[in-house]
Formats: sequence, C-alpha cells, structure tokens
Amino acid sequence: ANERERARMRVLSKAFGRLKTTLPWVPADTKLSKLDTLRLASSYIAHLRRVLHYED
DNA sequence: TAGGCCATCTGGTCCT
DNA sequence: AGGACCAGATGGCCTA
Repeated sequence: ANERERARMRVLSKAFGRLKTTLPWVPADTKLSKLDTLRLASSYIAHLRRVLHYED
C-alpha cells in the first residue's frame, strides 16, 4: 500500500511539474512550489478568459 | 528560529 | 476483496 501511494504521489508531482512548464514567463528552471504553480495557473486562466472576452 | 514546502506513512472511505 | 483517493500527522530541509 505504501509503495502504491508513493507511486500515486509521484504521478501527482509530475503533473504539477508539467503544469508549471505550460505557464508563460516562468523560466523552465524556476523553482516554484506546488501551491505557487496552482496559483499562477489559476491567474493565467483568468487572464486568458479576459482576453477571450475582450476579443468578443 | 519560525514558517513554508515536501515526501512519506497510515487509517479511513469510496469505487470497481 | 483490493485498489484508488484523501486527509492528518510527522520529520527533514531550506530560507528569511
């Protein structure tokens, strides 16, 4: 059970890593906590929404 | 040294 | 029954 849980968490961490790479203006080697990654991704999405709305 | 972040373990709950 | 998911606890590491 431990081993599986560890593997599951590794997958989660990798996903955070991938999410980080999708964020613009964030250099690939930047240290970013998971929380920061989440917050930046969230604000980026908000930004994108504004852009889309503006172009209507 | 306090606070933030992380990985890990563990027990409980939900799903298949 | 067994695996996936989740949340709480714990300990180590790093930085302001």
